[in-house]
Amino acid sequence: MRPEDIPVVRNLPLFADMDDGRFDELVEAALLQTFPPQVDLIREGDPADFLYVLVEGAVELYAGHNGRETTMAVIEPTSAFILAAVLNDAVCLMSARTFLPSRLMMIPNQHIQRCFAEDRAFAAATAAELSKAYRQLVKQHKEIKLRLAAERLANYLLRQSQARGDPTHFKLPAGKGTIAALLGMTPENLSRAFGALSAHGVRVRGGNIHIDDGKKLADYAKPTPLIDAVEEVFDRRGVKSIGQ
Amino acid sequence: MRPEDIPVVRNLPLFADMDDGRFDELVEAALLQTFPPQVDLIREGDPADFLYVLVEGAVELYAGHNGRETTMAVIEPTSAFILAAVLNDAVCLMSARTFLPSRLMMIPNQHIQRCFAEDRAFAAATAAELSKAYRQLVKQHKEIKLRLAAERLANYLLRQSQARGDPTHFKLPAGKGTIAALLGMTPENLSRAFGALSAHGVRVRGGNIHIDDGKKLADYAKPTPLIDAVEEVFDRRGVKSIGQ
DNA sequence: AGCAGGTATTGATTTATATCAAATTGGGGT
DNA sequence: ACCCCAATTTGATATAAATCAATACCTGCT
Repeated sequence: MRPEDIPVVRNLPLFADMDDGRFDELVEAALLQTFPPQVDLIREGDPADFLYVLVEGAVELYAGHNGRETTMAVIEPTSAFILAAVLNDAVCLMSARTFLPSRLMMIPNQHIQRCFAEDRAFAAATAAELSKAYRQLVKQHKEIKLRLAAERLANYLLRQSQARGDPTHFKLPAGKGTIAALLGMTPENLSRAFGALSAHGVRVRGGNIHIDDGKKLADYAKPTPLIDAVEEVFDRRGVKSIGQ
Repeated sequence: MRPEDIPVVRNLPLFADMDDGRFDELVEAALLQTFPPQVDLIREGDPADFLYVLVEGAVELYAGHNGRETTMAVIEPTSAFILAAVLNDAVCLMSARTFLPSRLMMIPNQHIQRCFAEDRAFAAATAAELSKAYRQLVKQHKEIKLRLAAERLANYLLRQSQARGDPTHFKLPAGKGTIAALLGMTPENLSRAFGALSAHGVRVRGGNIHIDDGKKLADYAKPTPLIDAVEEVFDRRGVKSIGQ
């Protein structure tokens, strides 16, 4: 439990506009815990007892059914997850596990619900967060229905190269098995997709990706903001801020 | 423009808790329009100028990219759509077209945003609506990643047979081409999937579906609430209400 | 009732992706 | 630096789904 984590959480769009007093109550009630990699935090089907805020590390959201399993999202700091389930007082639709050593703030269900009911600013921020998440998911859904596996990979690489600093070189945020599942394919198919992209200037060494020529890759990938743009959090009080 | 439509909209969870005065303002500012089938209401990429409320008829949400096109949702009365885009003051991620003669209430962007900013109850209802939509989409996304085409169809039929009155017989809410796109397959593949399901007691004549034995079909479909349950709207003031 | 045009089905084929089975690689721990 | 284990790659094959092409079927219209 580190005091230096608190301001980071405080500055998340979700909490930024709350009363000081109320935020302190949340922190008071919250658990701040550290987990090793590969720990299951949530199992789909379980009630959403806490809102989770990932402060450090990395978490995978995944889901399974009838012998199959797939990755739904890779969460990186600092961001909250399973907000919708907590608000709905419903069962989680996704499981979550750490895949790096991770520090999380866990805020009990009832406290979030009370804040939502009593704090105007928090209710507004909640709607903003949910609409961001919704639009992000619309994009993911469009991508899987409208693009082939190799195209999904190509666009994923372009998005990563934007999101991380250097557009020519970056490291995959998770193992290739996880990336494959996130993009809706098998690890074998991901390998071959990487093979296909070498013709478009993508070089891979382990988890390190090098993109020779972003323009050439984009020629193949055909990115569009309607699928590939990062969602922004709206903020009634002024300028939009870039999301997570 | 029909006065008898107003109370129906008023009773939607999204508007039910608003001030009377404020709701009247919305109605005042709104357009109530009737459209023939196959009219494009929204084109993806355009700014979200209105919140749409479908009062009668049916609307298809769809998206296209790079020569391909797919159906994202089929909207039936009474429900609102593109709420997230309107709140975010963002571009629409999906197109919309009527596919039946339809009556819609169109509420200008700025009015929704002002209500959101000024009316606590509306902000709360908005968050509820968004979290419902989000969870619904999580389920759709899980379905397409975790189930084969014929399984998706089987479960879709089971869901429809629940949602409409009679569990043994109902009518498809849209043409088979649209259903196919909604379920992420081609019309040809849908035909064959129907063929495969005849072995599990599904009989098709045109748009009419007859299910001999729901249990037998479920045996094959393996439905799970974590994908197939209808999302409920939460309501801080008491019992949950069944969604659209 | 008959006709026309779009919609749906059926069949043949190709393409995309998954699966199965080795072989290879690479990274963490000692 | 070495070893071991797990992750990844590669190859061969099977399955799922899309595409192409032709036929059959509705449905709305006259």
